[in-house]
Amino acid sequence: MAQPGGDGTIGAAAAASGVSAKMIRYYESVGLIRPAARSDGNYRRFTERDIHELRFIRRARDLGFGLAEIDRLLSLWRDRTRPSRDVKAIADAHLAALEQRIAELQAMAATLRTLAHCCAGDDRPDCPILDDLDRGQP
Amino acid sequence: MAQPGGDGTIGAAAAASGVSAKMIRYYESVGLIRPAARSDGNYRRFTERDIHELRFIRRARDLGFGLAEIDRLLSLWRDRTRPSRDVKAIADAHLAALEQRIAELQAMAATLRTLAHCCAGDDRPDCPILDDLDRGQP
DNA sequence: CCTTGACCTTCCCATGGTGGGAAGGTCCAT
DNA sequence: ATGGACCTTCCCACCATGGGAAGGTCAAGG
Repeated sequence: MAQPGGDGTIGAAAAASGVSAKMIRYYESVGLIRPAARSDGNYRRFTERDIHELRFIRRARDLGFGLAEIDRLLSLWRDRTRPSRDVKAIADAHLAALEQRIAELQAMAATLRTLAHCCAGDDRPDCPILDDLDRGQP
Repeated sequence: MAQPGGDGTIGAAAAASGVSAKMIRYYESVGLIRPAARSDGNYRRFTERDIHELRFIRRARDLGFGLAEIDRLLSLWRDRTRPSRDVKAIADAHLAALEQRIAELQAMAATLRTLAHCCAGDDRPDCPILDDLDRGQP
């Protein structure tokens, strides 16, 4: 079978790129990707190039980039005269955001771990978790 | 001033609890809190008890609990015959979710760190970050 | 007493990505 | 020609939050 790209339908592009058909249409609707070509029956037709781009988007999503960031990354990707500085700036900013989010979640987890550790978890009602939520950490 | 609770309006409750007026109305609309009493002029009136509950919610949100979880925590909080086991189960499940999310974000951050580290970040177009998104990690 | 301004009310809209599903059209194999 | 797998568009929902419009209430000060 013509593996890569399949028959060029959205379903084949979805399978080949790892981006759901639903999301491909959404990306098109918000202008992240160019409107796909259409067949006689008004079906979207995806080329290898399109699928390559979708894979790019998929990987960027997997790294946690938002669609706005991906839009800029795609522009830079297509621009052979880009300064890598610009790419790095986007990556660094995203990395900083990730690290901040991680720190926040870790703070929550640490608190929760402490409280849960002190909770007997038995039939009795006394519970440091509820106590903390009730009174704030005293 | 009558510090705690202020004049009982939603603004005072918001200031006293750290939950925005907007969110208080929202919590009421989705049934997380009981509909507040109303004054002659149809203003919501918040008691100390209400504000206490809002603070509980605020702290639970700060620990990353979702509204559905908070709903269950509130029920347990109000139930003096609760088994602390039930509270702990909710906390443990949430902790596991937090830890999983942290691991995911850390994986993203690690990949991104490696790529960004290898990127010159200068005028030249060559960029391992785009290369990775283009080809997958080769 | 009446104005002013701060606050309240409800209602709608947007965010960000994702999925679900309905109603209808296309395409291919039997 | 029929059935089923796929496509199309369109609307709805999620979760928690904020913005803002249009209109009502209340208290202080002139």
